[in-house]
Amino acid sequence: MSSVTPTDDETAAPGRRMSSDERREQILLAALAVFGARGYEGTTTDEVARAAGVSQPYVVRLFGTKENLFLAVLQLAFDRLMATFRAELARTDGDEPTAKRIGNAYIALLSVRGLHQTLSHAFLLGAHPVIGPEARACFSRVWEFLRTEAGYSGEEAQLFLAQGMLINTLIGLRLITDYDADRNIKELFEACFPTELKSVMRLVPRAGDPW
Amino acid sequence: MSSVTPTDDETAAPGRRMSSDERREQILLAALAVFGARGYEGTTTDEVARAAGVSQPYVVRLFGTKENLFLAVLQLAFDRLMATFRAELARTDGDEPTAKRIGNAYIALLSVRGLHQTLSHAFLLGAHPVIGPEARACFSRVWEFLRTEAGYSGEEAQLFLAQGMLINTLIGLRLITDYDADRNIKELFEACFPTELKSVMRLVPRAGDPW
DNA sequence: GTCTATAGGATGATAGAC
DNA sequence: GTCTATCATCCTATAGAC
Repeated sequence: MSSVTPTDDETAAPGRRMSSDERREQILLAALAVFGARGYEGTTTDEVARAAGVSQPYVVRLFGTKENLFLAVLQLAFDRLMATFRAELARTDGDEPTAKRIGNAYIALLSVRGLHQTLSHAFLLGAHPVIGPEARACFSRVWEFLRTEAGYSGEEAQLFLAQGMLINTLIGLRLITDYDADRNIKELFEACFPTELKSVMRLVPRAGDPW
Repeated sequence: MSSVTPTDDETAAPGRRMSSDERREQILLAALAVFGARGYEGTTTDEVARAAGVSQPYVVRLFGTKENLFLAVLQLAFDRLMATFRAELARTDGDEPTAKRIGNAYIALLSVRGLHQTLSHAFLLGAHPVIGPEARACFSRVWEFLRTEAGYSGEEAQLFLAQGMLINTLIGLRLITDYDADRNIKELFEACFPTELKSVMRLVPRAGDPW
C-alpha cells in the first residue's frame, strides 16, 4: 500500500515551532487518516509521524504509547460525530425529515479523512482489553442519542445504525472503485443512495486513494 | 489480549502425521478464528501455527505468505457463507419467510468461529492491493445472490446487507458483554433481535472470549 | 518543543535436517 | 510431511542533546 498522504491542513510548515496543543491537534488529525486507512495494528507510529510532519519519537513523547494515541483519535472521531449529529438535529431550517438530515450529515462527515474507517476499526476491537470497553461506550452513547435526543423508536434507531454500518463497509471496501465495471455494485449504490448518489460519489474514497 | 484457543476439532492430536489436505483444512479453520479475533495485521503466523498445533515455518511452507493464507481463509469464509445461504434458500419445509430464514442462517453461522469477523476485517481492507479486489468481489457476489437467486428487490437487498453489517459490528464490538450493565445495549439487542434473542445470546462472543 | 541515535523485542520468511 | 535454527527487517519506546 502506498503512504497515507496528509492534506495540507494536517501538515505544518516543516520545522515550524508550535504550541503543544496545536501539535497535538495536528498529529491527531494525521493519525485519524492513517488509522482509518491501515487499522490499529497496521499503523506504525512512524507513518503517523511522517503524515504529521514530525519525528516518530515525538509522537510517542506526546501520547505516551500507540494505544493511547489510538484512544485519543477514537475520542476525537466520536466527539466530531456526536457534534455533527447534534448540530444537524438543532437546525430548524430545511424541509427534510430529521432522519434524512442526520443521515446526510453522516455522509458529509466523509470530508474528515479516516473518521468512518477509524470508527469501523475500533468496532472490531471489542476483544481488546483497553480499546474494547471504550469502543462499546461510544456505540452505547450513539444509541442513547438516537433514542433520547433524536426521539427515534427502537426500530428506527436500529435501522439507522444498520445503514450507517453498511455505509462504513462500502467505504472500507472502497467499493466505489468497481462502480463502472460491476453492474452489481452500481445497483447496490443506487439502492443505498437513491437521492444523494452524486454527492456520495464525490466524497467516497477509491482503492487507489491513499487515505 | 489472551491467546486464541482453538476448539478441539481444529486441533490435531499433537504430532500426528496427516495428509496435506487435512492439514490445510485444519490450519485454515484455526487461521479463521485467529484472523477474526485479531485482524489481518494483528495476526502472527506463529499464533495461527500454535492454534493449529503445528510449527510456524510449516504454516508459511504450506501457504507461501501470510497474505496468501489470509486470501485462502477469506475464500473459505465466503464459500461457507454462500453455501449456507443457498442451502437455506433451497429448503422448502418451515413456514417462515425466506428473508427471515436466511437471516437466521447468518446468525447460526456464528458457530463457525471467526467467520463474521474475518469477513468484517476483509471489508476494511479495500485499500490493500491484493486483498481489496478479492473482498470487493465477495461483496458483489453476495449482492448478486440476493437479487438474482433469492429474488430480493434492491431495497430488500440493501436492508438485508445493512442488518448483516450491524450484526457484524455487534459481534466485533463484543457488545453483548454490556447487556446486563448497560440499559442502552439491552434495548439495542432487543430491537435487533425481537424474536431470536435467546439463541443469539448463546452464540455471540463476549469480551473475555478468546475468539 | 523537537530531534538523532539506538536499544530491545517481535515477526515473516528461509535453510536445511529428519 | 514436519521440525529446529536462524536471518533480516521492522517497530515501539527510551536516552539524551539542542
